[in-house]
Parts: sequence; C-alpha cells; structure tokens
Amino acid sequence: MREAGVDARKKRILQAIIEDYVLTAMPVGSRTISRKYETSLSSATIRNEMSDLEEMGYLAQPHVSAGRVPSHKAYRLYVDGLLQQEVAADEGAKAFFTDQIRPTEDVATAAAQALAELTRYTAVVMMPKQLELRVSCLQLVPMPKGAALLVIVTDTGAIRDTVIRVSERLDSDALFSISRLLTERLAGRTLQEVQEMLGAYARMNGPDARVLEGIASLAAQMEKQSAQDTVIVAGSHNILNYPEYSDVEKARAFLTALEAKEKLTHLLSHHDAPFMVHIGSESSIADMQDCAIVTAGFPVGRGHRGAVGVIGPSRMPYDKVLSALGAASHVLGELLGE
Amino acid sequence: MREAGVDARKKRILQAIIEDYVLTAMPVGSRTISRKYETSLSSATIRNEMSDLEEMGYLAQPHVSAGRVPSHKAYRLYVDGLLQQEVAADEGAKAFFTDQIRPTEDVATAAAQALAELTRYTAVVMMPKQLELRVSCLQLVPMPKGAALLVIVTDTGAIRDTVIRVSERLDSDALFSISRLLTERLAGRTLQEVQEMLGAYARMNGPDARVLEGIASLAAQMEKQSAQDTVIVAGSHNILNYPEYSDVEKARAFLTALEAKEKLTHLLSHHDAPFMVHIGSESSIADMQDCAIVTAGFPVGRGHRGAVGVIGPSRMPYDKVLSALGAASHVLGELLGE
DNA sequence: TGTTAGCACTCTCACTCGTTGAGTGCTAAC
DNA sequence: GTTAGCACTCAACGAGTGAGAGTGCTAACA
Repeated sequence: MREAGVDARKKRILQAIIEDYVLTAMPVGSRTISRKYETSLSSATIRNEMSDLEEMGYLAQPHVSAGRVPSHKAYRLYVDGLLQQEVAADEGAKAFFTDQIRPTEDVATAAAQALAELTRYTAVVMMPKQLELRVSCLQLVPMPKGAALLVIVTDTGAIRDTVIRVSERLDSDALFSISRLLTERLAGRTLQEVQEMLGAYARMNGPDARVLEGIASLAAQMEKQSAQDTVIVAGSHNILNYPEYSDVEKARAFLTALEAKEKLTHLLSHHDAPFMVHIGSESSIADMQDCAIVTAGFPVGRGHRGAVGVIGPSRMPYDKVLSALGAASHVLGELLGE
Repeated sequence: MREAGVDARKKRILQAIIEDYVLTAMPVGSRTISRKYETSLSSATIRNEMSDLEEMGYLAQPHVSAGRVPSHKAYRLYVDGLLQQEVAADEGAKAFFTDQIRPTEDVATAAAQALAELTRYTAVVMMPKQLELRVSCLQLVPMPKGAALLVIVTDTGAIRDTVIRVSERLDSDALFSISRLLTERLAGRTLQEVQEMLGAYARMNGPDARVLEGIASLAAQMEKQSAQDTVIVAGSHNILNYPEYSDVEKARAFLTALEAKEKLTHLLSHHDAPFMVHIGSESSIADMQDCAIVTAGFPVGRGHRGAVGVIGPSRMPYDKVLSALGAASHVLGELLGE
C-alpha cells in the first residue's frame, strides 16, 4: 500500500477528464481519454489509473457501466492549479467591459449584465456597505407644480434623490438659498448626524417642514441602503441553458435561492484573496450544491472592497471564467477605486 | 341540423369546465362536472352537451379517453362575458399597490414587481413615448473632485442625471450661476432644440465646454429614451410555477421571447379599450401561443396612455387577473395622470 | 323530446421484461 | 508497467400487458 499521491500522469488524465466533461456534460469513458487525449496509452491503462483516481476520491461513477465524472475534489485540485498561475487578464473581455460599463450609469448593474452576457452564466456584483458616509452637498432642484427634487451627494460620490413637495412660492433662487444654507450646516456630517440635527432645525424658521422631512427620510434611506452590502444579480435564467438544470424543479429552486440575497452577500463579503472559488457544498447554499461560485474582488475606495462573481454548474470552464472575472474586476476597480 | 348557438346551459357547463381546468390544469371529464358543478344533471347529459361544444370548437380532447380542455375560443367567450360586466376594482389589491409603489421611485418598475408578486405571473408595464419634451430646469450639483451632477428636469416631471467633469475652480455658487444662466436660456425648449442651441453656445465664453457636452449628451439620451415606448418586465420566472412550462425548452423559449421587447411594446402601445385580452395566437408572439396577455391602460398625462399587463398560461383566472390589473392601472393613473 | 343507465370501446399510464450497448474490472500474457 | 481479451453490470430503449379514466352510442324512461 505505498500508492503515492497524484503523479503527473494521473494529473494529466484527471485534467483530460475534467475538460471533456466540461465540454460534453457526459460521463467520460476510458476509451475516450485514450483516443482523444492520451493517445500513447491504451484504454486499459487509463482504466487502471481511473480506478486509482476514483479510490482517491477524485472521480465518481454514476453507475458501474458509465464513464467517470469528476468529483468536487477534482475540480478543487484543478482550480487550485489554475489559481497558482497568474490569471491571464483577457484583453478582449476587458475591452468588452470597458465598452459596456458607462461610468455615469449604475456601474454595478451594468457590470453584472455584461458579465452574464459574456459568460452565459449567472453573474453577481456585491457593493460593500459604506459606514459613516458624510454629506458633501445637498441641493433642491425646482420642478413643476410645487415640487422639488432633493439631491444628496456624499463624500464618496454616491448620489440619491427624491421628489418632495415644497411651497409653491419658492422659486429657484429661494431653493438655492435653502440648499446653500443646508449644505453649509450639514456638509461633513454623517447621515446619522444629519438625521439627528434635523430635529433641532425644525424650530428654525428657515426652510419649510416638508423639506426637512424629505431630507430626513432620504438620509435615513441612504443610510439604510449604504449600511448593508448590496448584491445585484443578472442573467439568472442563463442557468436554463445547462443540462444540469433541465429539470424545472431544480431550476426553480436555484432561481429562488438567488433571491435570498443574504447568503450571497455573506459569501461575497468575506473576500480576502483576489480570486475565490467555491465548489459545491463549499458555498453552504442549499439548492446550489451542484454549482460553483467563482468570485473576484475589487477596490471601491476607502479600503473597502466589492466583489464580482459568476455562478454556474460545477462543470464550468474555470480558466475562461477566471479570466473574464479578472477583466471585470479590473475594470470595476479602475472605475470605483480611489 | 338546427342546433342553435350556445344556450344558457351550455354556457354554464363551459364555464364550469373552464373554472375546473384553470384550477387543476387537467382535462375535465363529464363526471366531474356532473358531480361538482351541475349536480342536477347526469354525466351522460353533460357528455352530450360537451360533445356539442366540442363540435362548435369550444372544447378539445387531448385524446379520446381524456376529458375536455377549453379551446382559445372558449376562453374568448368566457372573457368577453367578463369584460361586459364592470370589472370590480379589488380594494385589497389597490391597497397593496398604493403601498408598494412609492411616488418618489421608479413607478413603472415598482408597479411591475408588485403586480408580478400579486398575481404570481409575469407582469409588464409600458410607458409611452413622450415627444416634444421641454426642459423645465437644468442644474449642476457640486460633487467631490472636480465633478458635478447634471440634473435635467422636464415639464412632465421626468428627471435624468449624469455625472460630468468640470473645472476644479467652480464652487457651488459658480455652478449655481451657470445653472441659472442655462435654465434661463434653455427652459421651455424641446430636447431637440436644446441640442441644436448648444452648438451656438460653444462660442459663448461662459460655462466650460465639458458642461455643454454633458448637457448635449444627456439631452440626446433623454430624447432617445423618451422617443420610444419602454417596457419593463418583472416576475419573468414565475412562469416556472405552472405545469404548462414544466418543459425547460418551452420555459426558455418563453423567457427569450420576453427579452425581445419590440413585440411586447407593439402589443401594449395599441391600447384603445380600458382592458384587452389576447389569447394564444391573437398576440402574434410565437413562443407565447399557449399564453394569454391581459392588459389595462392608464393615463400618463398630455393625453398619452401607458399600459400594464399580465402574461401567463391561457389557463388563467381571468376575473382575478382583471381586477388586479384594474387596481394597478387605477393606482398608476392616479400617480402619473395630470 | 330531453334525460339517463348501461355497456363496449379507446387510449394513456405505469409496470415488467428482454435486448442492446457502453463501459468497467480482472486476468494473463508481453 | 502495459496491454489484449473476456466476463460482467447496468442504464436506456422498446414491446407487451393490465388497470383506470373517460367517451360514444343505444335503448329505455318521463
């Protein structure tokens, strides 16, 4: 019993099995390997090797007379190999993302959509929570019929707006004065402080109460939104393209699982390495036991990090997905980092 | 051969079949009707009636020893009956929508999501194109690091914004002066005119060129967006809940068809009656031949009308869907009408 | 003339039973 | 250590069968 670990030939065979299985989604037989990949070895030899690999837990047989299917452990070995190499940033993909993601739009949504389109899998983008956001500017823009658009800009460049009602008498100059006054008093304050201060201002005979209320509620909403990581999902029904999900029940379970974003957030928030790969049960999301989740982090300023990911069947061309993610995270980092 | 049309009893039986089929999705047998709906008649009698109804094209048999399934013609008759009555506005649904749709958010998206959640079908909302939009206000809001948020408000209350770069020297007062100057000159102009005028202003030594460019591009984008009907889809994968789509291929075809929005737009744009129902092939969307599309119109001001709709299998509780749509269109009309 | 009971008939569905083919494990020879 | 050969296993497929659901038709009844 001195069978060593996985020697070079076993590794080659394992890789060949993975690649064939990724391509075809069918159990791979020894004859296939001997003819398409390791032409110098007979199927019998491959058979012996496969038998060893199975015993070591890298392969599984759906049933005795079927070929072999890679186990999660096999993917893990394969992916760890990939991750040790430099992940090549795919220039084509980078160009694609640069093209699709307009800095003036909602970058996260655009990125998720572009990534889903490119990989034909489900894509997710996580934007981290930003605590202690400080107001940088606050402005009222006149609108028809006694309404005004209240815009709050934070020091990180986040923008939020809402329509509020104001007195019909306030013209654009008056609104500007109010905006200036409010910006003067509130600039540099955290959203939390802004809400607290508004109570005191209610007694001030400056802006009318509806303006103050509007600010308070928008500040509250902003704080709530920014105080938690948000996840954006795109291309969720790409999953239907894969035979793993040709069963509607499974597909539905998957899509439902995507809607419970807490688990996803959790997964994407703890992102210490540049790339991470969760295979099968490693992700701890039930209904995604047959999936792999590949993610990449990117900086969003102030030392915070967001993450972008691809979710698909464990049978996935990890090399391609990794380089697409590399490109996506690169482009996002450039847009959102300091 | 003087069999008259559909007499009252035939209508009752047809309705019973439709209602049972909507509930169970299984072909309905004569015995079921005789026991659950028309208890005073024997199954044999029902059988004779069903045979007549089949001959008239209202029923079909999947195979000879299965029960009957309503044809599109049957749904049409049934729905026309419903439409002649006043569609009862479901107060519960109305409350639900009022609750879910915040006037300060993107109303169309919120409405689509709420409707999808309520009906458990796919929901669509169409916002009509608005030609000749006129600028009502234009304002630059200061942002950190030599950026500014350009906000354009139209006379209809539509808001669009984009981040542009401006000279670092411009403080909030300077930006306000520019805003005031620009609003003065551009207010009341159509988006088209604004773009044309900006060429002339390029020679003006007021605001810097990047501001003018920003305005031009935002105006162009606004014009493009407002010049075509837009459709928002929500709850697209609710379709997986129905046995009609337990085949993944069908589900995928449906979801793909939803992505080609032109057909949907076309359908929703020609909305003359308060309610419309397209059953099966009436919608002229391939891949939705087994679907029904139920829509309701609502006013969005200036005589324009939007539409909100539900897409699901033809086997659909039309009464419930109609009253949900009634509630949705009512709430939308109140928010968006004059 | 409309309604009903009864019965033969049809067709799907679920199950079983060979047959086929792919792929393996083992053995013996190289 | 590698390979050819062979027996073995098991899923997939098709054919055959019985049960059950539902119909159409006929004849009797009110």
